[in-house]
Amino acid sequence: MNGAVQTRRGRLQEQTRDEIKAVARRQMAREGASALSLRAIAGEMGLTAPALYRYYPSRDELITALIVDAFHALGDVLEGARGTVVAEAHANQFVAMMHAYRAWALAHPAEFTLIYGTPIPGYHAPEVVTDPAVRRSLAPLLALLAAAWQAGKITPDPAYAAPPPPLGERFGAMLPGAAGGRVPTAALHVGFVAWAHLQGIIMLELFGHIAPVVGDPELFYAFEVRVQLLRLGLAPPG
Amino acid sequence: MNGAVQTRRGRLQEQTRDEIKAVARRQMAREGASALSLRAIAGEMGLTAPALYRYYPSRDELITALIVDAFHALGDVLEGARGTVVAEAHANQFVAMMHAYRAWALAHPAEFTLIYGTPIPGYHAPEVVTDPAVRRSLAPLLALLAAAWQAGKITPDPAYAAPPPPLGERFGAMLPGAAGGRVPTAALHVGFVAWAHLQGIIMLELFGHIAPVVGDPELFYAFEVRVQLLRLGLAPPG
DNA sequence: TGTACATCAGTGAACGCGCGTTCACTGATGTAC
DNA sequence: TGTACATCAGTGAACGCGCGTTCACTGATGTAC
Repeated sequence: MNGAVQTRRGRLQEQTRDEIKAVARRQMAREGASALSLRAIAGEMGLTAPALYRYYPSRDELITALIVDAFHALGDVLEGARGTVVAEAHANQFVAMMHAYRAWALAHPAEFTLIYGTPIPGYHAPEVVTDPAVRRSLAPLLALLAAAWQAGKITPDPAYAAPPPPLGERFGAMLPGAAGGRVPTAALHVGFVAWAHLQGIIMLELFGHIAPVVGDPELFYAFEVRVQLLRLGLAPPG
Repeated sequence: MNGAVQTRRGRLQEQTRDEIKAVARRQMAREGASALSLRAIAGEMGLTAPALYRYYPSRDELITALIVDAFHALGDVLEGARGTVVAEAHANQFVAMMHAYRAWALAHPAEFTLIYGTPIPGYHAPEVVTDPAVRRSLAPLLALLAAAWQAGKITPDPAYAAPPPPLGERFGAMLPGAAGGRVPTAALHVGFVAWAHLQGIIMLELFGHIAPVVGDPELFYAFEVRVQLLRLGLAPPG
Protein backbone atom coordinates (compact mmCIF):
# COMPACT_ATOMS: atom_id res chain seq x y z
CA MET A 1 0.00 0.00 0.00
CA ASN A 2 1.38 3.39 -1.02
CA GLY A 3 -0.23 5.21 1.89
CA ALA A 4 0.67 8.52 3.52
CA VAL A 5 4.41 8.04 3.15
CA GLN A 6 5.38 8.88 -0.39
CA THR A 7 6.44 6.31 -2.91
CA ARG A 8 9.57 6.98 -4.90
CA ARG A 9 7.69 7.77 -8.08
CA GLY A 10 5.41 10.05 -6.13
CA ARG A 11 8.37 12.00 -4.86
CA LEU A 12 9.78 12.42 -8.34
CA GLN A 13 6.37 13.56 -9.60
CA GLU A 14 6.19 16.23 -6.96
CA GLN A 15 9.74 17.27 -7.65
CA THR A 16 9.01 17.71 -11.34
CA ARG A 17 5.80 19.58 -10.57
CA ASP A 18 7.86 21.95 -8.46
CA GLU A 19 10.41 22.39 -11.22
CA ILE A 20 7.65 23.21 -13.69
CA LYS A 21 6.34 25.89 -11.37
CA ALA A 22 9.82 27.28 -10.76
CA VAL A 23 10.50 27.56 -14.49
CA ALA A 24 7.07 29.10 -15.00
CA ARG A 25 7.84 31.72 -12.36
CA ARG A 26 11.17 32.53 -13.99
CA GLN A 27 9.40 32.88 -17.29
CA MET A 28 6.66 35.09 -15.89
CA ALA A 29 9.32 37.31 -14.39
CA ARG A 30 10.76 37.80 -17.86
CA GLU A 31 7.66 38.04 -20.04
CA GLY A 32 4.80 38.82 -17.71
CA ALA A 33 2.17 36.59 -16.22
CA SER A 34 -0.09 36.49 -19.24
CA ALA A 35 2.73 35.29 -21.50
CA LEU A 36 2.88 31.96 -19.67
CA SER A 37 3.30 29.17 -22.23
CA LEU A 38 3.45 25.42 -21.74
CA ARG A 39 5.66 24.98 -24.77
CA ALA A 40 8.18 27.51 -23.52
CA ILE A 41 8.27 25.95 -20.07
CA ALA A 42 8.77 22.50 -21.52
CA GLY A 43 11.47 23.81 -23.82
CA GLU A 44 13.40 25.36 -20.97
CA MET A 45 13.20 22.08 -19.08
CA GLY A 46 14.44 20.07 -22.04
CA LEU A 47 11.07 18.40 -22.49
CA THR A 48 8.37 18.47 -25.10
CA ALA A 49 5.11 20.19 -24.34
CA PRO A 50 2.90 17.11 -24.08
CA ALA A 51 5.10 15.79 -21.27
CA LEU A 52 3.72 18.48 -18.99
CA TYR A 53 0.32 16.89 -19.16
CA ARG A 54 1.65 14.15 -16.88
CA TYR A 55 1.88 16.82 -14.18
CA TYR A 56 -0.88 19.31 -14.82
CA PRO A 57 -4.07 18.46 -16.69
CA SER A 58 -4.13 21.86 -18.40
CA ARG A 59 -2.56 25.28 -18.54
CA ASP A 60 -5.30 26.69 -16.35
CA GLU A 61 -4.59 24.25 -13.55
CA LEU A 62 -0.94 25.22 -13.65
CA ILE A 63 -1.93 28.87 -13.34
CA THR A 64 -4.15 28.03 -10.41
CA ALA A 65 -1.25 26.25 -8.72
CA LEU A 66 0.96 29.28 -9.28
CA ILE A 67 -1.67 31.58 -7.82
CA VAL A 68 -2.07 29.43 -4.73
CA ASP A 69 1.70 29.30 -4.32
CA ALA A 70 1.97 33.07 -4.63
CA PHE A 71 -0.59 33.68 -1.91
CA HIS A 72 1.21 31.26 0.35
CA ALA A 73 4.58 32.83 -0.39
CA LEU A 74 3.18 36.22 0.50
CA GLY A 75 1.69 34.85 3.69
CA ASP A 76 5.00 33.25 4.62
CA VAL A 77 6.86 36.49 4.01
CA LEU A 78 4.46 38.42 6.23
CA GLU A 79 4.67 35.85 8.97
CA GLY A 80 8.44 35.86 8.70
CA ALA A 81 8.58 39.63 8.98
CA ARG A 82 6.35 39.54 12.02
CA GLY A 83 8.66 37.04 13.63
CA THR A 84 11.63 39.38 13.41
CA VAL A 85 10.01 41.78 15.87
CA VAL A 86 9.19 41.09 19.51
CA ALA A 87 5.57 40.16 20.00
CA GLU A 88 4.67 43.13 22.17
CA ALA A 89 5.84 45.76 19.68
CA HIS A 90 2.71 45.73 17.54
CA ALA A 91 3.48 48.96 15.73
CA ASN A 92 6.93 47.74 14.79
CA GLN A 93 5.43 44.47 13.63
CA PHE A 94 3.01 46.30 11.38
CA VAL A 95 5.80 48.38 9.90
CA ALA A 96 8.00 45.35 9.33
CA MET A 97 5.19 43.38 7.72
CA MET A 98 4.06 46.09 5.36
CA HIS A 99 7.61 46.75 4.24
CA ALA A 100 8.08 43.04 3.66
CA TYR A 101 4.81 43.11 1.69
CA ARG A 102 6.16 45.76 -0.67
CA ALA A 103 9.59 44.18 -0.89
CA TRP A 104 8.05 40.89 -1.93
CA ALA A 105 5.90 42.60 -4.56
CA LEU A 106 8.90 44.40 -6.04
CA ALA A 107 11.05 41.26 -5.98
CA HIS A 108 8.34 39.10 -7.54
CA PRO A 109 6.38 41.45 -9.79
CA ALA A 110 4.97 38.68 -11.96
CA GLU A 111 3.67 36.69 -9.03
CA PHE A 112 2.25 39.80 -7.44
CA THR A 113 0.62 40.73 -10.73
CA LEU A 114 -0.73 37.21 -11.00
CA ILE A 115 -2.70 37.58 -7.79
CA TYR A 116 -3.45 41.30 -7.73
CA GLY A 117 -3.06 42.54 -11.29
CA THR A 118 -5.33 42.41 -14.30
CA PRO A 119 -6.90 38.96 -14.52
CA ILE A 120 -5.42 36.75 -17.23
CA PRO A 121 -7.84 36.80 -20.19
CA GLY A 122 -9.63 33.50 -20.64
CA TYR A 123 -8.65 32.25 -17.22
CA HIS A 124 -10.98 32.18 -14.26
CA ALA A 125 -9.72 31.09 -10.87
CA PRO A 126 -11.74 28.45 -9.05
CA GLU A 127 -12.61 30.21 -5.82
CA VAL A 128 -12.89 26.99 -3.86
CA VAL A 129 -9.18 26.44 -4.38
CA THR A 130 -8.12 30.06 -4.28
CA ASP A 131 -10.06 31.25 -1.27
CA PRO A 132 -8.12 29.47 1.47
CA ALA A 133 -4.90 30.73 -0.08
CA VAL A 134 -6.14 34.32 -0.01
CA ARG A 135 -7.07 33.94 3.64
CA ARG A 136 -3.72 32.45 4.46
CA SER A 137 -1.90 35.33 2.81
CA LEU A 138 -3.67 37.89 4.97
CA ALA A 139 -3.87 35.81 8.14
CA PRO A 140 -0.68 37.26 9.65
CA LEU A 141 -2.03 40.79 9.30
CA LEU A 142 -5.37 39.84 10.82
CA ALA A 143 -3.61 38.03 13.63
CA LEU A 144 -1.57 41.13 14.38
CA LEU A 145 -4.71 43.25 14.35
CA ALA A 146 -6.44 40.91 16.78
CA ALA A 147 -3.42 40.71 19.07
CA ALA A 148 -2.93 44.46 19.13
CA TRP A 149 -6.59 44.97 19.86
CA GLN A 150 -6.54 42.47 22.68
CA ALA A 151 -3.54 44.27 24.13
CA GLY A 152 -5.55 47.49 24.11
CA LYS A 153 -3.15 49.09 21.63
CA ILE A 154 -5.64 50.07 18.95
CA THR A 155 -7.66 53.26 18.81
CA PRO A 156 -9.23 53.50 15.38
CA ASP A 157 -9.26 56.89 13.68
CA PRO A 158 -12.44 58.74 14.66
CA ALA A 159 -13.50 58.84 11.01
CA TYR A 160 -14.17 55.12 11.30
CA ALA A 161 -16.03 55.30 14.59
CA ALA A 162 -19.39 54.75 12.98
CA PRO A 163 -19.31 53.03 9.61
CA PRO A 164 -22.70 52.59 7.97
CA PRO A 165 -24.36 49.40 9.25
CA PRO A 166 -24.11 47.29 6.07
CA LEU A 167 -20.34 47.64 6.12
CA GLY A 168 -20.19 46.87 9.82
CA GLU A 169 -21.98 43.56 9.38
CA ARG A 170 -19.60 42.37 6.70
CA PHE A 171 -16.40 43.25 8.48
CA GLY A 172 -17.51 41.10 11.40
CA ALA A 173 -17.07 38.06 9.16
CA MET A 174 -13.48 38.85 8.25
CA LEU A 175 -11.91 37.12 11.20
CA PRO A 176 -12.15 33.35 11.30
CA GLY A 177 -14.34 31.90 14.02
CA ALA A 178 -12.40 32.06 17.25
CA ALA A 179 -9.51 34.08 15.90
CA GLY A 180 -9.52 37.15 18.04
CA GLY A 181 -10.80 39.00 21.02
CA ARG A 182 -13.99 40.21 19.42
CA VAL A 183 -12.29 42.86 17.38
CA PRO A 184 -14.86 45.61 16.85
CA THR A 185 -16.09 46.73 13.48
CA ALA A 186 -14.23 50.03 13.49
CA ALA A 187 -10.88 48.32 14.02
CA LEU A 188 -11.56 45.79 11.27
CA HIS A 189 -12.71 48.56 8.98
CA VAL A 190 -9.69 50.77 9.53
CA GLY A 191 -7.41 47.75 9.27
CA PHE A 192 -8.86 46.73 5.94
CA VAL A 193 -8.60 50.27 4.64
CA ALA A 194 -4.96 50.47 5.74
CA TRP A 195 -4.23 47.30 3.82
CA ALA A 196 -6.13 48.51 0.75
CA HIS A 197 -4.27 51.80 0.88
CA LEU A 198 -0.80 50.30 0.94
CA GLN A 199 -1.71 47.51 -1.45
CA GLY A 200 -3.07 50.09 -3.87
CA ILE A 201 0.08 52.16 -3.64
CA ILE A 202 2.23 49.12 -4.32
CA MET A 203 0.18 48.31 -7.42
CA LEU A 204 0.48 51.86 -8.62
CA GLU A 205 4.22 51.85 -8.01
CA LEU A 206 4.66 48.54 -9.80
CA PHE A 207 2.84 49.86 -12.85
CA GLY A 208 4.92 53.01 -12.91
CA HIS A 209 2.50 55.61 -11.60
CA ILE A 210 4.20 56.58 -8.36
CA ALA A 211 7.87 57.15 -9.11
CA PRO A 212 7.34 59.92 -11.70
CA VAL A 213 5.37 61.94 -9.17
CA VAL A 214 7.17 61.38 -5.89
CA GLY A 215 10.71 60.68 -7.02
CA ASP A 216 11.52 58.28 -4.21
CA PRO A 217 8.79 55.62 -3.95
CA GLU A 218 10.42 53.90 -1.00
CA LEU A 219 10.40 57.07 1.06
CA PHE A 220 6.85 57.81 0.00
CA TYR A 221 5.73 54.34 0.98
CA ALA A 222 7.50 54.43 4.32
CA PHE A 223 5.72 57.68 5.08
CA GLU A 224 2.36 56.14 4.25
CA VAL A 225 3.04 53.09 6.39
CA ARG A 226 3.56 55.40 9.33
CA VAL A 227 0.41 57.32 8.52
CA GLN A 228 -1.49 54.04 8.70
CA LEU A 229 -0.17 53.58 12.22
CA LEU A 230 -1.87 56.84 13.10
CA ARG A 231 -5.11 55.69 11.50
CA LEU A 232 -5.00 52.50 13.53
CA GLY A 233 -4.08 54.43 16.63
CA LEU A 234 -1.01 52.28 17.11
CA ALA A 235 1.79 54.25 18.74
CA PRO A 236 4.52 54.70 16.11
CA PRO A 237 7.77 52.86 16.77
CA GLY A 238 10.56 54.72 18.54
CA MET B 1 -3.21 73.29 -50.95
CA ASN B 2 -4.86 70.95 -48.45
CA GLY B 3 -4.07 73.16 -45.46
CA ALA B 4 -5.73 73.30 -42.07
CA VAL B 5 -9.18 72.69 -43.44
CA GLN B 6 -9.51 68.98 -44.14
CA THR B 7 -9.73 67.47 -47.54
CA ARG B 8 -12.48 64.99 -48.20
CA ARG B 9 -10.12 62.02 -48.17
CA GLY B 10 -8.61 63.29 -44.95
CA ARG B 11 -12.00 63.36 -43.32
CA LEU B 12 -12.75 59.81 -44.37
CA GLN B 13 -9.35 58.70 -43.11
CA GLU B 14 -10.03 60.16 -39.71
CA GLN B 15 -13.51 58.69 -39.65
CA THR B 16 -12.15 55.22 -40.34
CA ARG B 17 -9.43 55.67 -37.73
CA ASP B 18 -12.15 56.47 -35.23
CA GLU B 19 -14.16 53.45 -36.24
CA ILE B 20 -11.12 51.23 -35.78
CA LYS B 21 -10.65 52.57 -32.29
CA ALA B 22 -14.33 52.18 -31.46
CA VAL B 23 -14.33 48.55 -32.59
CA ALA B 24 -11.09 47.96 -30.68
CA ARG B 25 -12.70 49.35 -27.54
CA ARG B 26 -15.74 47.11 -27.96
CA GLN B 27 -13.43 44.17 -28.39
CA MET B 28 -11.33 45.02 -25.36
CA ALA B 29 -14.51 45.26 -23.33
CA ARG B 30 -15.31 41.70 -24.33
CA GLU B 31 -11.90 40.01 -24.23
CA GLY B 32 -9.69 42.26 -22.18
CA ALA B 33 -7.11 44.78 -23.23
CA SER B 34 -4.32 42.31 -23.92
CA ALA B 35 -6.46 40.30 -26.33
CA LEU B 36 -6.53 43.16 -28.80
CA SER B 37 -6.06 41.77 -32.32
CA LEU B 38 -5.81 43.56 -35.64
CA ARG B 39 -7.31 40.63 -37.49
CA ALA B 40 -10.32 40.54 -35.20
CA ILE B 41 -10.86 44.28 -35.50
CA ALA B 42 -10.62 44.12 -39.28
CA GLY B 43 -12.98 41.17 -39.35
CA GLU B 44 -15.61 42.99 -37.34
CA MET B 45 -15.34 45.95 -39.71
CA GLY B 46 -15.72 43.80 -42.80
CA LEU B 47 -12.12 44.43 -43.84
CA THR B 48 -9.00 42.34 -44.14
CA ALA B 49 -6.20 42.86 -41.66
CA PRO B 50 -3.70 44.51 -44.01
CA ALA B 51 -6.20 47.27 -44.68
CA LEU B 52 -5.66 48.59 -41.16
CA TYR B 53 -2.08 49.46 -42.04
CA ARG B 54 -3.46 52.37 -44.05
CA TYR B 55 -4.55 53.87 -40.73
CA TYR B 56 -2.08 52.73 -38.11
CA PRO B 57 1.49 51.72 -38.92
CA SER B 58 1.42 48.93 -36.33
CA ARG B 59 -0.53 47.37 -33.54
CA ASP B 60 1.51 49.22 -30.97
CA GLU B 61 0.61 52.60 -32.41
CA LEU B 62 -3.05 51.67 -32.26
CA ILE B 63 -2.63 50.75 -28.60
CA THR B 64 -0.92 54.07 -27.97
CA ALA B 65 -3.83 55.88 -29.59
CA LEU B 66 -6.27 53.97 -27.40
CA ILE B 67 -4.31 54.83 -24.28
CA VAL B 68 -4.21 58.51 -25.16
CA ASP B 69 -7.94 58.45 -25.86
CA ALA B 70 -8.64 56.74 -22.54
CA PHE B 71 -6.76 59.38 -20.57
CA HIS B 72 -8.62 62.11 -22.39
CA ALA B 73 -11.96 60.41 -21.83
CA LEU B 74 -11.22 60.18 -18.13
CA GLY B 75 -10.19 63.83 -18.03
CA ASP B 76 -13.38 64.83 -19.83
CA VAL B 77 -15.50 62.85 -17.41
CA LEU B 78 -13.84 64.50 -14.42
CA GLU B 79 -14.24 67.94 -15.91
CA GLY B 80 -17.85 67.18 -16.72
CA ALA B 81 -18.54 66.07 -13.17
CA ARG B 82 -16.93 69.19 -11.81
CA GLY B 83 -19.15 71.27 -14.01
CA THR B 84 -22.32 69.83 -12.49
CA VAL B 85 -21.54 71.45 -9.15
CA VAL B 86 -21.35 75.16 -8.39
CA ALA B 87 -17.78 76.42 -8.39
CA GLU B 88 -17.72 77.46 -4.75
CA ALA B 89 -18.74 74.06 -3.38
CA HIS B 90 -15.29 72.51 -3.54
CA ALA B 91 -16.09 69.56 -1.32
CA ASN B 92 -19.12 68.68 -3.41
CA GLN B 93 -17.00 69.00 -6.54
CA PHE B 94 -14.46 66.57 -5.14
CA VAL B 95 -17.16 64.08 -4.25
CA ALA B 96 -18.80 64.38 -7.66
CA MET B 97 -15.51 63.98 -9.48
CA MET B 98 -14.30 60.97 -7.55
CA HIS B 99 -17.63 59.23 -7.99
CA ALA B 100 -17.48 59.99 -11.70
CA TYR B 101 -13.96 58.56 -11.69
CA ARG B 102 -15.15 55.26 -10.28
CA ALA B 103 -18.23 55.17 -12.47
CA TRP B 104 -16.09 55.60 -15.57
CA ALA B 105 -13.75 52.84 -14.47
CA LEU B 106 -16.63 50.44 -13.87
CA ALA B 107 -18.31 51.35 -17.14
CA HIS B 108 -15.08 51.05 -19.15
CA PRO B 109 -13.06 48.37 -17.37
CA ALA B 110 -10.91 47.57 -20.37
CA GLU B 111 -9.94 51.17 -20.99
CA PHE B 112 -9.27 51.68 -17.31
CA THR B 113 -7.18 48.54 -17.24
CA LEU B 114 -5.35 49.74 -20.32
CA ILE B 115 -4.10 52.82 -18.52
CA TYR B 116 -3.87 51.64 -14.93
CA GLY B 117 -3.73 47.85 -15.05
CA THR B 118 -0.94 45.42 -15.77
CA PRO B 119 1.07 46.68 -18.73
CA ILE B 120 0.44 44.79 -21.95
CA PRO B 121 3.35 42.35 -22.44
CA GLY B 122 5.63 43.36 -25.28
CA TYR B 123 4.19 46.85 -25.48
CA HIS B 124 5.90 49.90 -24.12
CA ALA B 125 4.17 53.26 -24.23
CA PRO B 126 6.15 56.16 -25.68
CA GLU B 127 6.14 58.61 -22.79
CA VAL B 128 6.45 61.62 -25.04
CA VAL B 129 3.04 60.85 -26.44
CA THR B 130 1.50 59.49 -23.27
CA ASP B 131 2.66 62.08 -20.79
CA PRO B 132 0.49 65.01 -21.88
CA ALA B 133 -2.52 62.70 -21.86
CA VAL B 134 -1.79 61.64 -18.29
CA ARG B 135 -1.53 65.25 -17.25
CA ARG B 136 -4.75 66.12 -18.96
CA SER B 137 -6.59 63.31 -17.21
CA LEU B 138 -5.63 64.60 -13.78
CA ALA B 139 -5.76 68.31 -14.60
CA PRO B 140 -9.35 68.75 -13.36
CA LEU B 141 -8.42 67.32 -9.96
CA LEU B 142 -5.35 69.50 -9.68
CA ALA B 143 -7.35 72.53 -10.74
CA LEU B 144 -9.88 71.82 -8.03
CA LEU B 145 -7.10 71.43 -5.48
CA ALA B 146 -5.57 74.76 -6.49
CA ALA B 147 -8.93 76.54 -6.48
CA ALA B 148 -9.91 75.17 -3.10
CA TRP B 149 -6.56 76.14 -1.68
CA GLN B 150 -6.83 79.64 -3.05
CA ALA B 151 -10.25 79.92 -1.45
CA GLY B 152 -8.71 78.99 1.88
CA LYS B 153 -10.79 75.83 2.06
CA ILE B 154 -7.99 73.32 2.53
CA THR B 155 -6.43 72.31 5.83
CA PRO B 156 -4.27 69.26 5.21
CA ASP B 157 -4.39 66.48 7.76
CA PRO B 158 -1.72 67.13 10.44
CA ALA B 159 0.01 63.88 9.49
CA TYR B 160 1.07 65.61 6.29
CA ALA B 161 2.23 68.81 7.91
CA ALA B 162 5.91 67.96 7.53
CA PRO B 163 6.67 65.49 4.77
CA PRO B 164 10.35 64.57 4.44
CA PRO B 165 12.14 67.14 2.26
CA PRO B 166 12.82 64.93 -0.79
CA LEU B 167 9.08 64.36 -1.18
CA GLY B 168 8.34 68.03 -0.71
CA GLU B 169 10.60 69.04 -3.55
CA ARG B 170 8.96 66.68 -6.00
CA PHE B 171 5.40 67.59 -5.22
CA GLY B 172 6.18 71.20 -6.04
CA ALA B 173 6.59 70.15 -9.67
CA MET B 174 3.16 68.57 -9.91
CA LEU B 175 1.29 71.71 -10.81
CA PRO B 176 2.01 73.18 -14.21
CA GLY B 177 3.81 76.51 -14.23
CA ALA B 178 1.32 79.18 -13.31
CA ALA B 179 -1.52 76.83 -12.45
CA GLY B 180 -2.29 77.66 -8.90
CA GLY B 181 -1.88 79.95 -6.00
CA ARG B 182 1.38 78.45 -4.78
CA VAL B 183 -0.27 75.38 -3.35
CA PRO B 184 1.96 74.23 -0.50
CA THR B 185 3.65 70.87 -0.38
CA ALA B 186 1.42 69.46 2.32
CA ALA B 187 -1.72 70.12 0.27
CA LEU B 188 -0.20 68.58 -2.86
CA HIS B 189 0.97 65.61 -0.84
CA VAL B 190 -2.36 64.92 0.79
CA GLY B 191 -4.12 65.49 -2.52
CA PHE B 192 -1.93 62.98 -4.30
CA VAL B 193 -2.42 60.47 -1.51
CA ALA B 194 -6.18 60.93 -1.65
CA TRP B 195 -6.10 60.21 -5.37
CA ALA B 196 -3.83 57.19 -4.93
CA HIS B 197 -6.10 55.87 -2.20
CA LEU B 198 -9.28 56.02 -4.24
CA GLN B 199 -7.57 54.94 -7.43
CA GLY B 200 -6.14 51.94 -5.61
CA ILE B 201 -9.51 51.00 -4.21
CA ILE B 202 -11.07 51.19 -7.66
CA MET B 203 -8.39 48.90 -9.07
CA LEU B 204 -8.91 46.45 -6.24
CA GLU B 205 -12.65 46.53 -6.77
CA LEU B 206 -12.30 46.03 -10.50
CA PHE B 207 -10.13 42.97 -9.98
CA GLY B 208 -12.55 41.50 -7.47
CA HIS B 209 -10.79 42.08 -4.17
CA ILE B 210 -13.20 44.48 -2.51
CA ALA B 211 -16.69 43.11 -2.94
CA PRO B 212 -16.04 39.77 -1.16
CA VAL B 213 -14.87 41.63 1.93
CA VAL B 214 -17.17 44.62 2.16
CA GLY B 215 -20.32 43.37 0.46
CA ASP B 216 -21.32 46.73 -0.96
CA PRO B 217 -18.38 48.30 -2.80
CA GLU B 218 -20.30 51.44 -3.70
CA LEU B 219 -21.09 52.19 -0.08
CA PHE B 220 -17.54 51.40 0.93
CA TYR B 221 -16.18 53.70 -1.73
CA ALA B 222 -18.55 56.54 -0.86
CA PHE B 223 -17.40 56.28 2.73
CA GLU B 224 -13.76 56.51 1.67
CA VAL B 225 -14.42 59.51 -0.56
CA ARG B 226 -15.81 61.32 2.45
CA VAL B 227 -12.84 60.28 4.56
CA GLN B 228 -10.60 61.88 1.96
CA LEU B 229 -12.49 65.13 2.47
CA LEU B 230 -11.44 64.97 6.11
CA ARG B 231 -7.82 64.36 5.13
CA LEU B 232 -7.91 67.37 2.84
CA GLY B 233 -9.62 69.41 5.47
CA LEU B 234 -12.43 70.20 3.05
CA ALA B 235 -15.70 70.60 4.91
CA PRO B 236 -17.92 67.67 3.89
CA PRO B 237 -20.94 68.55 1.79
CA GLY B 238 -24.25 69.04 3.57
C1' DT C 1 17.81 -13.89 -7.11
C1' DG C 2 15.44 -14.00 -11.51
C1' DT C 3 11.77 -13.47 -14.58
C1' DA C 4 7.10 -11.72 -16.41
C1' DC C 5 4.32 -8.10 -16.28
C1' DA C 6 2.22 -3.56 -15.26
C1' DT C 7 2.98 1.14 -14.78
C1' DC C 8 4.16 5.38 -16.36
C1' DA C 9 7.40 9.37 -18.17
C1' DG C 10 8.27 11.21 -22.22
C1' DT C 11 8.24 11.49 -27.57
C1' DG C 12 6.97 13.03 -32.18
C1' DA C 13 3.60 13.97 -35.29
C1' DA C 14 -0.47 16.13 -36.01
C1' DC C 15 -4.88 19.12 -35.45
C1' DG C 16 -6.74 23.48 -35.80
C1' DC C 17 -6.17 27.82 -34.49
C1' DG C 18 -4.70 32.77 -34.38
C1' DC C 19 -1.26 36.24 -34.67
C1' DG C 20 1.39 40.75 -36.95
C1' DT C 21 3.27 42.06 -41.02
C1' DT C 22 4.88 42.25 -46.21
C1' DC C 23 3.97 42.46 -50.91
C1' DA C 24 2.34 42.86 -55.54
C1' DC C 25 -2.07 43.78 -57.21
C1' DT C 26 -6.83 45.90 -58.61
C1' DG C 27 -10.17 49.17 -58.93
C1' DA C 28 -12.30 53.20 -57.38
C1' DT C 29 -11.76 58.16 -56.19
C1' DG C 30 -10.02 62.56 -56.89
C1' DT C 31 -7.05 66.08 -59.65
C1' DA C 32 -5.12 68.80 -63.48
C1' DC C 33 -5.38 70.59 -67.81
C1' DT D 1 -17.24 69.42 -69.77
C1' DG D 2 -14.14 65.71 -70.90
C1' DT D 3 -10.08 63.14 -70.78
C1' DA D 4 -5.45 61.42 -68.89
C1' DC D 5 -3.23 60.62 -64.97
C1' DA D 6 -1.96 60.20 -60.04
C1' DT D 7 -3.40 58.86 -55.66
C1' DC D 8 -4.81 55.72 -52.50
C1' DA D 9 -8.16 52.18 -50.03
C1' DG D 10 -8.48 47.63 -49.83
C1' DT D 11 -7.47 42.62 -51.37
C1' DG D 12 -5.59 37.98 -51.26
C1' DA D 13 -1.83 35.21 -50.78
C1' DA D 14 1.99 34.31 -48.25
C1' DC D 15 5.75 34.34 -44.44
C1' DG D 16 7.07 32.67 -40.15
C1' DC D 17 5.67 32.24 -35.86
C1' DG D 18 3.55 30.35 -31.50
C1' DC D 19 -0.20 28.38 -29.07
C1' DG D 20 -2.93 24.28 -26.15
C1' DT D 21 -4.16 19.82 -26.67
C1' DT D 22 -4.77 14.74 -28.53
C1' DC D 23 -2.96 10.46 -29.74
C1' DA D 24 -0.54 6.27 -30.63
C1' DC D 25 3.92 4.98 -29.46
C1' DT D 26 8.55 3.56 -27.09
C1' DG D 27 11.45 2.50 -23.52
C1' DA D 28 12.70 2.74 -18.90
C1' DT D 29 11.32 2.01 -14.03
C1' DG D 30 9.19 -0.43 -10.48
C1' DT D 31 6.34 -4.63 -8.72
C1' DA D 32 4.83 -9.41 -7.83
C1' DC D 33 5.67 -14.00 -7.61
